[in-house]
Amino acid sequence: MKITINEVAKLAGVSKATVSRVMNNSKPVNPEKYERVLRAIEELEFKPNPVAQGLVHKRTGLIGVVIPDITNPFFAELVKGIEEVVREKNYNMILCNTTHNGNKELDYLNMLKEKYVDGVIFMTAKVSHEHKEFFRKSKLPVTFINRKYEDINVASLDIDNYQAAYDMTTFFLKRGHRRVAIIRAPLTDKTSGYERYRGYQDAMEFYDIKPDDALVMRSNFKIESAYNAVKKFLKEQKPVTVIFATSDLMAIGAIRCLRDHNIHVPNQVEVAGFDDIPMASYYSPSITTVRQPIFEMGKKATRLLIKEIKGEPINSRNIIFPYQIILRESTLKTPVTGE
Amino acid sequence: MKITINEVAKLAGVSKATVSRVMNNSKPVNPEKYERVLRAIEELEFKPNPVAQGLVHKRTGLIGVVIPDITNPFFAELVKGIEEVVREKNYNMILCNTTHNGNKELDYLNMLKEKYVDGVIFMTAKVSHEHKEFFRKSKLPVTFINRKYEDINVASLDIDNYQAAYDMTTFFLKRGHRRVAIIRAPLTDKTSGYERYRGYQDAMEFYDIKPDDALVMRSNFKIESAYNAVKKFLKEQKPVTVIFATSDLMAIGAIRCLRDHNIHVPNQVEVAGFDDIPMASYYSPSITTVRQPIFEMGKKATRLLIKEIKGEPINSRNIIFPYQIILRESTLKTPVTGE
DNA sequence: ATGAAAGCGCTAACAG
DNA sequence: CTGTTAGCGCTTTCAT
Repeated sequence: MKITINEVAKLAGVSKATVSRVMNNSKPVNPEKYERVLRAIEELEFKPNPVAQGLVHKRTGLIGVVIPDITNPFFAELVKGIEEVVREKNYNMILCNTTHNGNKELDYLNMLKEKYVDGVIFMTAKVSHEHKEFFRKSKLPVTFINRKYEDINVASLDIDNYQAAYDMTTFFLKRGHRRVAIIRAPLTDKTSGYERYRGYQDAMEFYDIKPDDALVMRSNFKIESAYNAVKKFLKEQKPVTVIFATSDLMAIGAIRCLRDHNIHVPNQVEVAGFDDIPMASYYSPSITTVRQPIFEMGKKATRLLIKEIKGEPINSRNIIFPYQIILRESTLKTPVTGE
Repeated sequence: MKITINEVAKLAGVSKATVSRVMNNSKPVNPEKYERVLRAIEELEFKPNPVAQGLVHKRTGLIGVVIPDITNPFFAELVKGIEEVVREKNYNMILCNTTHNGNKELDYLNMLKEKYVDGVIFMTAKVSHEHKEFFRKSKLPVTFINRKYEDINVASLDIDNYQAAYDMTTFFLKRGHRRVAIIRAPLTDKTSGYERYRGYQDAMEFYDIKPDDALVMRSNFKIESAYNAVKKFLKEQKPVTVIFATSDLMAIGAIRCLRDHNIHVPNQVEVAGFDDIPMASYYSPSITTVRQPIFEMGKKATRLLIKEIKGEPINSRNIIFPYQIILRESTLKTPVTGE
């Protein structure tokens, strides 16, 4: 049978209230009894039942983490960061994998609320009306990663996706490229989809290149999907000299496809990615990309959330992290001659 | 304020015991009252507090998942499989990332027990004495993945690592290779380390190749570590014609290193991996490997564990899954001429 | 069939 | 300082 506070109280010859006081240091206790209780706890190897504590305190020590796809290295890295802080702060993480499915997200959100988790870290592509309703209604502390979310008062962290994509595109244009194609994610994804695409567009426009829908490939962050997009592109469109994939996984799909068509990267087509997942530097060729401080973002998000949970003051609710362009083998460094 | 069973009882004009009976269908209830209760529940949007239920039932609906490294695609895939079943069976998963650290594993195990999780899925490299003690003492249902564990009565699932490595090695020897190097994981890892290594050794021996420690590189599953091992190898040892990396991540590190030394894969050195993570088919060159049904193993492990938790009968506690050798670009298909 | 009451293990308010 | 008591929200005897 499980040891409870009653056994401890009996052995120490005190009331269970006193045991509780000793455990939590909540009220002063006679030093001698204090000692006795401590010894009893040790002898019985007593551990308080967190479920009972939770029932009293209305806290579970659980944090829900909702992500689209744990097999995507970007999210895995994020989760690793989250886990580190969660553990350090004596919480536990409930992992929810939504496979990019909006309904599953809502199911999970509701379930987490019913489970009385103390807070949620939420990553999604589309923030639907239902999502907003949920967050408006529920008092659950929430932190968004990879999403600005101004209309509701939740914490969020991200990088400046627009500017990063603008810079990456400019890197190519400055060196003389003109036919720069992009593989973009769905525009319903406000940041990784829409913002990055807008950055690309504006950079092109700055170089007086008229928008050309033929240069735009659509994908959904997955390798296969990017692979197929490029395959279709090569069949139907005129050649380009650059493919800017707006995630590293998509860049891998693109490079792999180009290679299968005997197109050399970077000599014939340069490719860039986005995120800087670990594989970006080990892929062959290694991939030029926009580095996000993924691990740090996971840690920071968790710290923010826990502050929120504890009702501690928060100086800044919406954090923009720095990014950095990392040049690797999938692009050249020298100017190219015009077409 | 939160709606409780009391509010429902009041609104329906019955006792809370009756409400409980309706919710759980635990005892017959007068149809008319039954209806009233149902309506009250709906109207108030009442959800029973799982913490209170847990306190009574001594169950939390939580399953602990302990893994070495979530950023390793192998484990990510496994977790994805686990998550799917966990969700389907109305449990939740607490994810514990141990970063291959034995102490962290034990900390987590103890913590999970104290948190009253209903069961644990456990993946580790070394099963230490302390681990065994823990499982012997605690009555916690546990399932091991990637580990046979005969001395204690826990469920486990794995593939035949020995035979798979034997077959992979033989694939090279049969085609005339003789200088076949291996990158192995620590031998303290009984299955992915020791067993695979033993399979390699025995295959070599079958072809009358005397054991040569110079052909053995040591690594720890990480890309970087394999990269460095190969780098050192190339500097110090005589050339080989095959490198058999006992995980895909290590194969990637190896290929990348060979490429950095201008050694062509597979023409100059053939490389094989192990696991068949998704990246194995998209890497460039794509990687010949041993496929494990990772996703299925995650699902099966979870089903097994939940049966164990519920005390349902289990026909087979130790499951061996089939593996399959997948030939890709990192190896050739034709015989090679002897050295 | 159903309400009252006890209790899961713990904490906190209340007397002393 | 400390023991007694009253819950936290739910389930489950136990009478009726």
